[in-house]
Amino acid sequence: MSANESYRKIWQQAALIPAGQVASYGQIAKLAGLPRRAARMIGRALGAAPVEMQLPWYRVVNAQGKISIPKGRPRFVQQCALLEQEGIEVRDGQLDMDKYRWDPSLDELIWGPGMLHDPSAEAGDN
DNA sequence: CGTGTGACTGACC
DNA sequence: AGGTCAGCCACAC
Repeated sequence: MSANESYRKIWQQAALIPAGQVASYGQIAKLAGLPRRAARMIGRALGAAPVEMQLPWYRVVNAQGKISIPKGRPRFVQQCALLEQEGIEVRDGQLDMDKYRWDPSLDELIWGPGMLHDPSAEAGDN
């Protein structure tokens, strides 16, 4: 599998993360059908994503619920802001994974198989 | 073509 | 709660 192909799958999965929720790099790797070891590649893929794609890259944090971008970089501040904008409590670059972790299977349980759920519809009020 | 470097993870201490 | 370590792999030099 080419790296380019992997990127495409990664972007595809990352785009599915509902507003107000987050996923870990490993989680995206798994959803994209990639080995767990590919976790590191996720960050690279997200960074390489075209801006016009409007990918919710900021909804991806590491397995500990921490923002993996080093503090001090503009991206770090931006990620915090965007997450809080969706009602996620970010404290010192860290959030509660138990609370905000996206669970695709639970998602399906609630909305039903094949049911499309538009997160943006409820992202505004809080 | 060899080496170093991360937007990582799980395991251990 | 923190710190370390090995495994991984695309990419830049």
